[in-house]
Amino acid sequence: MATLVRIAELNQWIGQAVELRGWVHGRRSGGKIVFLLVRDGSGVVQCVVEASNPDAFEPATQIGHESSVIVEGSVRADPRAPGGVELAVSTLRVVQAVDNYPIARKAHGVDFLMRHRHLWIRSPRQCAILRIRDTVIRTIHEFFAARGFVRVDTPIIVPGAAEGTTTLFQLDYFGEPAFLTQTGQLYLEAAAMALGRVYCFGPTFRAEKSKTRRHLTEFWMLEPEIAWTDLDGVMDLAEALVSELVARVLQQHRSDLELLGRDVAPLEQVRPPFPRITYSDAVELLRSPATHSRLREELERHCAQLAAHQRRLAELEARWSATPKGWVQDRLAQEIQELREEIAHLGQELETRALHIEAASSFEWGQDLGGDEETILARLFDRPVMVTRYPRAVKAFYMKTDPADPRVVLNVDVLAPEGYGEIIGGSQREDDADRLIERMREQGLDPAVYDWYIDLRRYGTVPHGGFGLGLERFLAWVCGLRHIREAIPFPRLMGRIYP
RNA sequence: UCCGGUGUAGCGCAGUGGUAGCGCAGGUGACUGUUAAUCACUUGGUCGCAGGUUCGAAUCCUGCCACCGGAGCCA
Repeated sequence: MATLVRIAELNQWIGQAVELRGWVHGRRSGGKIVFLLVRDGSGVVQCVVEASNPDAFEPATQIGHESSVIVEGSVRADPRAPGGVELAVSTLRVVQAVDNYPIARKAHGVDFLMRHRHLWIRSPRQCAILRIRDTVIRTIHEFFAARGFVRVDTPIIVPGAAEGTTTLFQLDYFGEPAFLTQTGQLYLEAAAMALGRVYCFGPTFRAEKSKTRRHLTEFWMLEPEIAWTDLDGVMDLAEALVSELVARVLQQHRSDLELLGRDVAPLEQVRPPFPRITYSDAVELLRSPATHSRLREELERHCAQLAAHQRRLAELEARWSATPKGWVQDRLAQEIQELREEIAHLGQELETRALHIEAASSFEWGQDLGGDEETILARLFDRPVMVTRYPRAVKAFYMKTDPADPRVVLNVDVLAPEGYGEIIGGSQREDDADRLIERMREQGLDPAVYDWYIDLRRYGTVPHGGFGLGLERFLAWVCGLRHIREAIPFPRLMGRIYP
């Protein structure tokens, strides 16, 4: 009786008989020999079935992708096998033979893949992302446990909004209006006054009608909240967390990152200290001639890149005409199309880039930083940049006004490099009841609704603060994903709730 | 909500007014070391839907629907 082994551990079993349970990921045949690629969730291995073993050979020539199988055989090292190890099959038991598995190892469109997300997650790339996601989540819990934080689960059904109700999903709660939470923060502040250092980590919901590569309607957010701290304390924590998460992914997922095609060089730069600038610094940067010459240099680099793309396009088109029909030519056609899109995109960007430089130079203090401004700022640094002290008017009511400059609040946004945008938003909280109420009125909110929250400032108020980290945005950055939808097993997007 | 794009076989695409095509997948056969194997043969279509223009529409026009990307908003 062979031992049941997972494929990831197969190289420890060379020369021995083992049993694998998994799914057929690919099949190639050559007359009197069949190569089955079998995956079991831990890895993929080539299983060799020879015609001299007809009981195994007959079914092996028939079964399709994703058939479930139990194989026994002996493990051997072979340089011809992908991964260097293969299984010489002695018995093959087909648990279910599959015909016409919808997802092949080839190009598919976004819509098709999203409608088959329940099957798409079996693909190597999706598995790699989900493994990294698991490591990030696990590391988050370890990070906070090691620092004496208590995990507190905040409610998902809430009576009102933290920042206005327009972007919330509404429910009928026994005849009363209720909403799906968009943040656990207010409840977390209550918990911080009980336990000192707390965090929550769960799904949050936004009904924003955003159809972009950065938005989900349901996403997971990590929110720590600390009593007896100030803005610097919040920033130190955010910096330590991001650095540790990136380091852990680099340490444990080299092969996954490689599979994803992620350039790890920018990630290796992610070590403390992160640059810390104020919003006013950021405005100066946006307006400064030095930044503009940098942006113009970048513009020239983009022009050069565009020219290079066009040369490559010509070369690909020439190769396409010279290639016989078949999947190789098909793949070329696909590359050509992607390149054309890239060229169109670059061309469009070049047109608007000059405008952006103009817009940046005329950026007025008091405006909120938009996506373009954030991208420009993030490009000026080689690691995440922390931008603090935004104008009070563009930020939430619970953020503490800076005693040194009442025009601004003690907040921080952490911008990821490489154009991935804001991954963390946090602040020191307003800890004075009267000023909090004043801020609510300023923003047209009814203090009576938040009476319990104001209580926290009436009974032993202390300086405190915290932040929120969007898990999927963080993963999109670390994994180098084009779209956030790949960072969560079953994405919820505007107009998409199946499967 | 606004702007732009796409909709042709199960999947990826070509087809700009005159007989509906290619590749992959599926099926049949050949091949004892394949790496998305290869080769031969082969099944498969209400050209998103509804109107209109025309002798004739996948192709032109109008409306609608679906999806994608971006803006606003945000993590």
